[in-house]
Amino acid sequence: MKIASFNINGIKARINALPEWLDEADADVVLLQEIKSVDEAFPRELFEDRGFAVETHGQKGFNGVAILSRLPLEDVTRGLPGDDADEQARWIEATVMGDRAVRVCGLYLPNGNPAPGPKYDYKLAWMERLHVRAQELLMLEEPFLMAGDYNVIPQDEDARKPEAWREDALALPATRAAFRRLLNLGLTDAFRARTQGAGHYTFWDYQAGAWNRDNGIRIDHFLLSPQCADLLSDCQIDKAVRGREKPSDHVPIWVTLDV
DNA sequence: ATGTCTCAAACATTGAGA
Repeated sequence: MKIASFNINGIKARINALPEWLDEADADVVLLQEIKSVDEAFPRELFEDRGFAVETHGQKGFNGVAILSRLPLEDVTRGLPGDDADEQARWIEATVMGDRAVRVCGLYLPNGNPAPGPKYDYKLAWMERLHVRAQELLMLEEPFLMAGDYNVIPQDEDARKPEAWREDALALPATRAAFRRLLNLGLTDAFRARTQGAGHYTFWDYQAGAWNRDNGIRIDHFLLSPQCADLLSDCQIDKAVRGREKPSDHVPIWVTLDV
């Protein structure tokens, strides 16, 4: 089973680039972030025509997540539990019914800049809610994964220029500590389970020639439960997608599971 | 400090968010 995650930075702007990647990626499940669309405006036929079930959790203008799946989906839920007043569309869950059921969570974690400030407070509170949700799912002792745009640079080796991110919400010590707390629950960073060392990124800013200078950061992650990590076969970043026509500022990352 | 892109407002340009 191949499961991919892709922050597309607007479904309307990626109406050509997304299907082009989708047709060659041959993924069974795709988690999308920043669809920047309400549910009614999402071009679901584009994906249904390719054999995908489509589940969206959108909002007007910003954020928004979705799941595309060639396998049946069950028990779809929208919104990260823990704050009924939170109206931002950043979380969607579903169970993928393959030979073995896998719970998949698609997430778009808050950016948090400028830090300090209310946006950073919201980010840290959201990460605390994520921790609680991970604990709940771990108690089931079944395969699950949480994947998407974490807006977290876990370590200095995950940035081309770590010094430039020292004061940024994506790399502040409290951000990294909150991410480590998730790992310390027993979750596996799928990319780091397969590949070590510097120079592996999933995001390059549109500004200042970041792509041409390979000035990137690794902020899109797959975290796997122990039962899911047992099934991990591969994890790769589709870096070349960033160099194409009208790209997103993120590229897809994917795992294959032996199931 | 910022050379870009996307979206919504309202129909050109600006502000917000990233």
